[in-house]
Formats: sequence, structure tokens, C-alpha cells
Amino acid sequence: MKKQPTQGRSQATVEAVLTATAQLLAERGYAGLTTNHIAERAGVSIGSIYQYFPGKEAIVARVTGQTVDAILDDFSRGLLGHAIGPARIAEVLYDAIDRRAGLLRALTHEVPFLRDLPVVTSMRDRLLVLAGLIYSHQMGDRGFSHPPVAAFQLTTMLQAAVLDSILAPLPGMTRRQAIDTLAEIIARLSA
Amino acid sequence: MKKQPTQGRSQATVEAVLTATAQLLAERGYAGLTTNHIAERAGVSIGSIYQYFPGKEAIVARVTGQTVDAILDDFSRGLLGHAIGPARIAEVLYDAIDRRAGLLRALTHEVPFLRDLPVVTSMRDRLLVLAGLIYSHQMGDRGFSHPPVAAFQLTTMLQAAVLDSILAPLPGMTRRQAIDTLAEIIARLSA
DNA sequence: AGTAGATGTGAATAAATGCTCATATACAAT
DNA sequence: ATTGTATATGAGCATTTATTCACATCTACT
Repeated sequence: MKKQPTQGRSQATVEAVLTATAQLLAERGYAGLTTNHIAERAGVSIGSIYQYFPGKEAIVARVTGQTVDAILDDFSRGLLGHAIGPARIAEVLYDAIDRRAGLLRALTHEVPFLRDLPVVTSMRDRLLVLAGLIYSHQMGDRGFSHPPVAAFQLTTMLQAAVLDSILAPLPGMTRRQAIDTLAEIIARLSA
Repeated sequence: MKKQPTQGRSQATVEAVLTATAQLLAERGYAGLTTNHIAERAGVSIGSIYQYFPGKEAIVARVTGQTVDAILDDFSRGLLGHAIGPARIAEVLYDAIDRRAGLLRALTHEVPFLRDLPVVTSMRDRLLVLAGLIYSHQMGDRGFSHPPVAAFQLTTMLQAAVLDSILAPLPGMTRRQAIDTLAEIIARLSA
């Protein structure tokens, strides 16, 4: 961000740019994303973009941040006020990811610098905290010789299973089947 | 492949191109891969490349195919003549991936069309066959309401856990710890 | 109304890069 | 040796694309 947008219209510009970028990423992927495209879709001049972003990567980084935050929010909120169990966890996580499937495909499969972004590296920590809260009730890490390593790998596995079930599902597999099976797997791991 | 290389020297050219591409992918990633770079590293003229490959993507596709085959070979061979159990599976898979870590980072995180390649889509099937052989002894899919879905998700999870343990490991985590914990997780899932 | 700073514009620039093609060399066959 | 084919070369073309900048317009404030 080069300038801080103070007036309302400039904040609207920034918003439009981020929205357009998210849409184009979902539609055409990162490889097909150009700054001129973003400007056109946002209804904004190309010059305006460079008033508020140092470059294309910074825009994608911001979109990534918004997306990660939104998913973690959905996940946290979805677990509030419910009995926390494998079934609920599977369902909430699945839907949080499913809601942003197209965007997530582009981000996770095409953006070279994704895993270097602070929002992404810190996401693992935030997930591990959530996992700790959940697993401490569910399984308390019993039976693993290296509990932190187990938490790390379990977190990774869950993310991947959900993402793959959505982005490249087994032919014929339904949402219900995917969620139920995930729940069964989680249950086995917290037994 | 536009022409079939019949003479020995042209086969050497193709080999050099593939080797150079694999090296450059591991070193600089897909985003930084250029055809001129490949030619230079391979010690070959840029024009020669286009005698045997229709374009850059085709070269990367070939490298991907070689890599997938090599990993599946390592995995199969590593299990031959040993008692098949969680510990052996974890170790063999870990090392097969670890041996190609740099290249796999570029391929899995940056190549947009990777998951559309026949070698990659068929890899899932081949892994599921292997998994079927393994799990049928280990767990026989007992307890899952949708066995094929379970096999699919378990395969995905294992791949992801190994890849992430290697490419973005928890700080301080050793190879031994990663493998042992993977084995414990597999054991729980085949109980 | 007048002014200063904020915001918006988009044609033009500069650099990168995939790929072609005219030409040259090496090999195989007779 | 000669001829036809396979292979190799690399400067240059054509395209794409991120970014800049000189200028216009809008907003807030006096």
C-alpha cells in the first residue's frame, strides 16, 4: 500500500480492486491475471491501482489475507454454540472451503509466493491453536510420541483432504459422503 | 513431441533438455523458468528444443511424468520384500518424496496445469490400487460407511502430510519424528 | 470563490519471453 | 564422393504485460 486512502471514493477504489482480483483469480487463475484486467473489471483506471498497491503481487497478497481470515472466521463461528465433535468439525470446515473453492484453487495451486506470506505461515499456528482446543477435549494427544508433530500433521491432513475433496473429488462423491467420511476419519484419530 | 529423435545425438538433446528443466524448476521455480534458460543450461540451442517439444508446457509435462513414475517406482520397490506395515510405508513414502523435494515444490505449488495432466490424474488411481493392496491387509476398510471415499481421502491425506512435512516442516521437526508420527497416524487409521 | 491536496486517467514505455526461420552442419546410405 | 535427411544454430520477431507519468478532475477547507 503506497498511499493511505482517506476519502471515501479511494476506499471504494481499493475495495473494487480487491473484489475484481478475487473474481478474476477464481475465473481465470493466477496465470491469466493481469493488472489491466483487474483495472477493467474493477471499473478503475490502471493508474489508480498503483496509487494504493506497489504491484500485482501485493494485490494478490491482500486478497489472500482476506480469504484466510474469512475462512478462519467461518470455522471459529461455525463451532460456537454447538457440541464440538468430528461431525461438526468436518461439516464446518468443508463448507468454509467450499464457499471459496474457485479462489482457493488459484491461490493454492498457482501462486508461487503464497506460502511465504505472513498470513499463510501464521495460519498454521492459528489452526494449531484451534486444533489444540478441539483435540484436547477429543484426544489430548494421547498415544503420539511427538504430540506437536502429530498436531501439525493432522492439521495438514485435514486441510488437504477437504481441499482435494472439493477441488478434485472422486467421481460421484457427494458432499454428504465427503463430510461423513471426514468425520469418521477424525473420530478414528481422536479415539 | 514434434519429431521422433532417431539418431543418438538427438536423444541426448532431449535428455539434456529434460534434465535441465528439472534442475531449473528445483532451483528457480516455474515462474522463473524460461525456454532460453533451459536451452542454455542444457547446452543446446533454443531452436533444437522446438524440434522435439511443441512448447514450454510440454517440457514441464514430460518432466512431471518422469517424476511421478519415479516416485511410484521408488514406493513400490521400497515395499517389496519387506513386511508391509505403517512404519515401512511411512519411511518409504517420506524418502521417495524427500529425494525430489525441490522439484516437487515447484510442480505442486506453481504449475497451473499440473492436475490436468493424464499422468497426474491417473496417479490417484495407481495410488488407490496400492492403497487397496495395503489397506486390505491392514484394515479392510472396516468401519467406513463409504470405503472408496475413505480410500480416496486417506490417500490424499498421506500425500499431503508427507509433502508438507518436507516442504514446510514444523521448526525443529526431524525426519525421524516425522516418519514415526506418520506411522502412528497410519496405524490408528488401519486399526 | 479560491486553493491545495487527494484522487483519477490511460496512452506510452520498457522489459521479458515464447517461438520461428533461414541457414549451417553432421550423419547415413549408395 | 555424393546426395538426401536429420539435426543444430541463434538472431530476431511478435506479443504480452507490468508499470510510469504528465495531466485532468474532484473534494475539503477557508
